[in-house]
Amino acid sequence: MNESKKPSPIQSWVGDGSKLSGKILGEIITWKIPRVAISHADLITGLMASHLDCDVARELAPRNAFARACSKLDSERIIRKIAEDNANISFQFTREANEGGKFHYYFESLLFLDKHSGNITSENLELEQLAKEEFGRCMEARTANDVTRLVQRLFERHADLFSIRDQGGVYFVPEVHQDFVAKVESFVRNIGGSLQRFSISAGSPQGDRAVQEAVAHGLQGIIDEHMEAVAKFGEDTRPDTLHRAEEKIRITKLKIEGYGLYLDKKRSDLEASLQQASELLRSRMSFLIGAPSEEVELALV
DNA sequence: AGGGACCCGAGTTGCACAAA
DNA sequence: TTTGTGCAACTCGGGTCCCT
Repeated sequence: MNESKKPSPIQSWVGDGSKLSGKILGEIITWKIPRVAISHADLITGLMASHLDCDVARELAPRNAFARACSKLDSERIIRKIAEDNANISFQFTREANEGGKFHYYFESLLFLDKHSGNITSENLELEQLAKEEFGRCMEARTANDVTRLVQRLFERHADLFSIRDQGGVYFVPEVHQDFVAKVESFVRNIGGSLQRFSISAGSPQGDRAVQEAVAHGLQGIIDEHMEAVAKFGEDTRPDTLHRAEEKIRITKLKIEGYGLYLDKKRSDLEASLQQASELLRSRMSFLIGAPSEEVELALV
């Protein structure tokens, strides 16, 4: 547990808050993912070519790929899970037919999925073959939905996205992440999509205010999440969870410092709010550990 | 032809649930 | 507990149909 001695990677994400290079505050970005399904292999290739973290594109678990396959197979039939253990899941396929204005249902077959290998078996060989083909396609294909989440995960792990629109889809990215945005742009273009970048210069009252509000709103959201999570801690909360909460508050503090120039007067509000979150965590830890609050060490705020 | 209403599909998000 | 995924809901844009 000597992590605290290591320099935190977050420092390099957010800078030291003392200056912005040039007069660029950051960029507004928005992306569009191609409609056609992209193979998992192509995603990995694209991530590697853009020097991005390949861990964000994991393989689908067989059960999830099978669920996707079922959605392709369920026209004219109903598919229901009937049993599950550690190794297998069994499904019943029931054919639905509209006969004379009424729906009739006919048992088709049982189908068994091995949760680890993805092997599919059924007494109905035709159905088994159909399910295997669709399952194989779903194991490999990634939808636009998958890729959007992947891009968001990349930013979550390596930079920051501040939503500037309640419905999402358009984000402000601080200037310090320009190089990372360029990598993501290269990745999105490699897989056939597009990523638009609009630089925001410092100095215009509207631009400065919009950036300040976006960053402050995003950071306040993170603090609110901390508060909500800490409030739920109970006697069954494990020590490592408490330490993770500590770490999250520390990272948020660094972000507030690092993005200080964007925040201006809102910085003190955020610091006060984070202080509250920190005190709440301290009191919860004190209660759960059974030690006086002042003895609960928090190198936070 | 132009405009409005409606429908449909794609993209995104929040929530719930299962696996690790 | 955290992380990843599916589902449902929502928004938006494009297409179609109907009315003026």
